[in-house]
Parts: sequence; structure tokens; C-alpha cells
Amino acid sequence: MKNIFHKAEQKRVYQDVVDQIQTAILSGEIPKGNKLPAERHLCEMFQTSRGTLREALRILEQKSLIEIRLGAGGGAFVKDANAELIAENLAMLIQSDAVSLEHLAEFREGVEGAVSGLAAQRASALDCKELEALMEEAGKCREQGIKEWGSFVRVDEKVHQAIAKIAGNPLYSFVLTSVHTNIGRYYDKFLFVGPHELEENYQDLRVIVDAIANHDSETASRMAKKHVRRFAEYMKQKKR
Amino acid sequence: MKNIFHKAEQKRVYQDVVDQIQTAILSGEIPKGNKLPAERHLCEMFQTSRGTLREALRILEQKSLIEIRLGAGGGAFVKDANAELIAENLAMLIQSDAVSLEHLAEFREGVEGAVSGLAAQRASALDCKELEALMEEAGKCREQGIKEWGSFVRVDEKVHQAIAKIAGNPLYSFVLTSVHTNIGRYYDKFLFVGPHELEENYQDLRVIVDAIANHDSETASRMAKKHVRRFAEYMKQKKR
DNA sequence: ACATTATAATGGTTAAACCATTGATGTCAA
DNA sequence: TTGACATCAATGGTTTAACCATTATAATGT
Repeated sequence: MKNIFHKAEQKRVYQDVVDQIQTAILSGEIPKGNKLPAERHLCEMFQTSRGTLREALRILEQKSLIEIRLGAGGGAFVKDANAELIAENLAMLIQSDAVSLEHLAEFREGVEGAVSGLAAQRASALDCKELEALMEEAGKCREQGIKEWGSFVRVDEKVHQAIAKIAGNPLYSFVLTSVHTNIGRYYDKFLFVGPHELEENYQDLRVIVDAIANHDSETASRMAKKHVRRFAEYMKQKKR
Repeated sequence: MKNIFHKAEQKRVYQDVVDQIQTAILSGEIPKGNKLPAERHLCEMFQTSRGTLREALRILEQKSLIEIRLGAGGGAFVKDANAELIAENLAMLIQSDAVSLEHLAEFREGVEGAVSGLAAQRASALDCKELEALMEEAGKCREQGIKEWGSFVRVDEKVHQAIAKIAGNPLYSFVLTSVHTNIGRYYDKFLFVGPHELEENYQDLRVIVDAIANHDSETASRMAKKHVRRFAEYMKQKKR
């Protein structure tokens, strides 16, 4: 790594440093997993002080473009694209009361509906086999009854993630991961259900997976929305 | 503002500072628009050095929780919730090739469809009046013909934003703003169309707004998706 | 009354030192 | 040989104290 960076300028020096490193990362000039030079070395490259350089690193870390590890062999490592940021921002919107849980649940309904519809259009035989494997897992939880409700919810989420992957649009996957991350906390807190609800939800999944296998986009979409809305209803009831 | 903060601890001091200030902001303890104490004063409150404190401020700034202004009367001001972060993260996903423009366009299709459906269910008489006002604006662009295509696209976006607001779910508004911010750049670059396309899109809007006024959720949703897909098609053609 | 100029408050930057964590290496005893 | 422990060096984390740059406000002059 040599001559990639030029002398830092502009009003805010740290911003220029951020821009240069960010461009290098996003363009692939510095591959994922690679380590940036040590702080003291970067200071020389940018002709800046360590304090300023560290402010830049903090920003890049917050953008989750790099991850900083301590000690010998540590340093700033380039991270792969992920849903962390979207999830964190969502969490902040909820905490600041700009977005309520009902809003989040409604949004999820729309997204899961769209995703399931797309998945039904695009599912391959292999995709269906993978969904079936997950359904078997869900079936085992179902047999164990209500005491395995927690496990069932986890499998349920895995199914939704798998469907998002089948839909083939990584943006939907990122968004859905973020939604699950945030809504999951509240499901854990508020959701206590009986055997009836477990059966109900298992059948939901069954119908959705079948619709996807049959490339029945309309049914997959409609049932996914219904399934998600059910969860939202449980939560609403619990709050009363 | 006194005794809100306690001595900074933990492994990474700046992270503790971030957490304390972020909690104070999100809980509403420090209202939007208010100014945090000056850096040197905050240092005393947290019993930390200025360098460390500034790293914390950089993170909060990047989270777009605060905005820092220079000079006398400057300082760290608490910002209101907004779509900046989501938009920026989206931009990074696109730049890093984790998400393509086609993916973004497809995502937009789903979101606009859902939003328009909700808006049709919830539109008040006043909402419809506001949409009509925007349609009049669009009508003027239409009369000017193709030379006002740029203006038309801007009005088109305003209509979509208005519909999102009518839908009444701020999460959809945030997401849609982010999508528009990112997709707009490429529309500006790639989109050159004729009078036929202008008319086509004007009629799209007409039908969507009417469907919303009639509380015809299904039509509003379907037409919105079709309308958005048209834009995606223009772009695809231009790329060839 | 208005334009100009100083002042002071505030963020931006630098420098040099020291602390804390961590992986690698070497040492010694069982 | 092998395992436990000590040492070392690389790297990020923190502190201090100064100085620079920007800007709103107050003082000054015309």
C-alpha cells in the first residue's frame, strides 16, 4: 500500500481523511478483511496529527466500514457490507419515538409481503428444498409444544430470512434483517402465547412455503402479510 | 444542565461518553435544537481529555444526533430525527456494489406500492385537496411540454412524498426519502424522455391520486407499482 | 445610523508523551 | 517434549498543553 493517499486538505482535515479512505474501501482498492496501516503510519501518509486521524477512524468505524481491534496485530480492518447501520438507525428512530412499534410492524408487513411475492416468482428447486429443511425444523418445535415457542420463533425468523434470500434482492435482505433485529427485542419481551397460536403460525408457514414452491406469488404475498400481522396482533393484545 | 453526566468509565472512554449523551438525547432529556455545553466544559463534566471527548462528538455527529457549528455561538446542537443516515447507508451499499440500481428500483416498487395502498385507506378530504394542488402543479409542467421534464420529475417526487405522509407511517416516509435521494442521482444522469413518456407519467399520477381519493386501495397500490416500474424501464433502456 | 474593527467564545489541529491490550517469542521446569 | 509462565514489542487508548481558524457580538469611528 503506497501512494494511495495524498496530503489531507479542506476545512475539516478529518473529513478529507474519511473521504479518501472511504473511497478507497468502497472502490475495492482496499479489499474486505484487509488491515489499514497503523495509526502512526497513516499520520505520516496524510501528514496529519494522530488526534485528527483518530477522529477520522472513529467516523469510519461508526459507518461500519472498518472495525478496530486492540493490541499487537490489531488495527483497522475493512469490513464487509452489512445491515448493522440500518438496524442501528432504526433502533434510534424507535427510541426517539419518531417511529412506534406499530409503525415498524406495519412496515414489516409490507416488506414481508413483497419479499414473499418475489420469492414465489424466483424460487428454484434447490431453494424449495432448503425451505423444506427449515419447515422440518419448525415441525420439531411444534411437536415439542408450547415450551419450545422460543425455538419456534427463531426458526420462523430463519424461514423469513431464507425467503428474503430467495427473493434475490440484497436490499430486502438488509432491511428485513434490520426490522427483525429491532422487532425481535419486543417479541421477546411481550410475546407469550398458547398452543393454539403455535399451531396457527406453523400452518401459516406451511401455506407460505407451499405457495412459494407452486410459484403462486399472490398467495405467498397475501399469506406472509397475514402471518406477520398475527404477530403484531399478539403484541397489541399483550400491551393492554 | 447540571449533574446529568457521571464520570466516564469502561474500556473505551469515548464510547461511554457517546452512550451517556445519546441516552440523554433520545430520552428527550436534552430537547431538539438545544446546544450541548462547550467541548472544554464537557471535558470537565466527564473528567476526560478533549481529544477523547471529540472522538465521542465525531461519533454522535456521524449518527446525525448532533450537528456541530463553528465559531462563537457554535457548538454541538441536538438534531431532529431524519432520514440522513438511512440514505447515506443506502448510498454506501450501492457504491460498494452490494446493491445494484435494479435492486433499488425493485425495492422502491414494493415500498411505493404499499405506501399508496395505505394512503388510499387513510386519506382525508384535506389530504386529497393537497394532492390535487400538486396535480395542478404537475399539470402546468405538462403544458410546458418536454422542456419542463425536470420540473415534472420534481413534482412527481413531491406527490410520492405527500402520499407517504398520508399513509401516516413515518418509517415509510424515511425509507422513501432515502430511496428517492439515492435513485434521483441516477434519474438525473440517465433519464432523457420524450413527450409521450411525460404524458404517460402524468396520467399515471392522475389515476393514482383518483384511486386514493376513492379509497381504492388495490388500484392505488397496483398503479403506483406500475408507475415506478416505468421509471426503472426508462433507466434500463438508457443503459443499453 | 451605518460600516468597520476589535474581542472573546468556540471548534479544529498539533505535538509528545504515557498507559493498556494483545499476540508472539523465549525461558524454564516437569 | 511439552506445558506454564515471563518478557517483549506492536498497536490502539488517553492525556496534556498549546496554538490556529471561524464567527457572533460588542465596541468604535465616521
